[in-house]
Amino acid sequence: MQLTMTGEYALRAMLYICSYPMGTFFQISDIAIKNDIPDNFLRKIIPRLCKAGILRSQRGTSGGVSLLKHSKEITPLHVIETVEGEMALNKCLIGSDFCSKERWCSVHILWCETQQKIKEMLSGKTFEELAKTNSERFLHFHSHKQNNKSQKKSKNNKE
Amino acid sequence: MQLTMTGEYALRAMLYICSYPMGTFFQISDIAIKNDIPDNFLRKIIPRLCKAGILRSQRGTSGGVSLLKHSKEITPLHVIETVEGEMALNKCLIGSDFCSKERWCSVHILWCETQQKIKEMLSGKTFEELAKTNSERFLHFHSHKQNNKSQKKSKNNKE
DNA sequence: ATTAAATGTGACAAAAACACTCCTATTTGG
DNA sequence: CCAAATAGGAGTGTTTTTGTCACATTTAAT
Repeated sequence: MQLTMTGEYALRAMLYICSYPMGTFFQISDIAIKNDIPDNFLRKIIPRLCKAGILRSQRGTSGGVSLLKHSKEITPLHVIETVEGEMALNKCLIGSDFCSKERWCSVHILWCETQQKIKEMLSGKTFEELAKTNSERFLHFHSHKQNNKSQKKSKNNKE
Repeated sequence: MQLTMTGEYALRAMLYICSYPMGTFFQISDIAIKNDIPDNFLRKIIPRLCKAGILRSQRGTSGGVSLLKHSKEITPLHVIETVEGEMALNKCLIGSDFCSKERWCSVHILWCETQQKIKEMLSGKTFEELAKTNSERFLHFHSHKQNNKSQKKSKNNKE
């Protein structure tokens, strides 16, 4: 009944990325270090976010990743389901043959309603809002890294 | 992000038990067969419900289990947390050192709110209601077994 | 062209969780 | 004492999780 580390890391990475201006490029190893994520593991997660159109990646020297979709259009649910697959509270909600028709029951209905509510809540805030709230509270926290980043931004911000 | 089979089986068993009058005794093997639960597995789950005061068990010949708490006082959340431990959507909600204070973040708050909502929903209906709804829809389903049960009930209903 | 620096990806592996099974108590009515 | 029921610890095979590693690919700069 828990998010896996894959989802957790994806959320951390997205919150980090979204706390900088759109267009800023990041190296995966930088994201990993700043957010306590195993570098090699993050390298398996980021490409999924790229394929989903959330991030864009650039290979080669001075490459990296940056936001493709605007943070106001990205929600936690979106990120979680991108990296972990569709969320399902109970196996019988996946649509398999786990639940026989005979056992379609009142508890099943409760699961459906609960799951629906969760999805609403996890898609009720955008990363723009989340990142804003976060940086308002901790604007001192990454402040010294902003300089590095703006320098890098000017180098890579070519489109 | 899913209920385990332990929780699923516990819910099935409770829904089954609560669809009969309070005081009715059931053998574990009977519950297992009627609800597609591996017998040996259910034997590891039932004792937890007994220790939590939800069920009562009777050893020895013509023993079994029956409701101890009234079904109107039992909720799905109660059953799930009894057999699976406290529900936590994210490791950082367990209270461990998973989440550093520095990373207390806006996503964390969203987790808290979502988890709270889930708990509200899963404790918003009692098994009395759930069993009633269920039997109204499928009162034909276990009807032929009611006879067996009432026979057994008269034998064991000694308190 | 070469090279260095970045991401992409498939294979592999250790560890943990899950979903049981098995065996041996222990209790209880007859 | 025996048969029938639950109690519970130990063990086991499978799957999932959480990575690691090696190698391939792409790209900018020299």
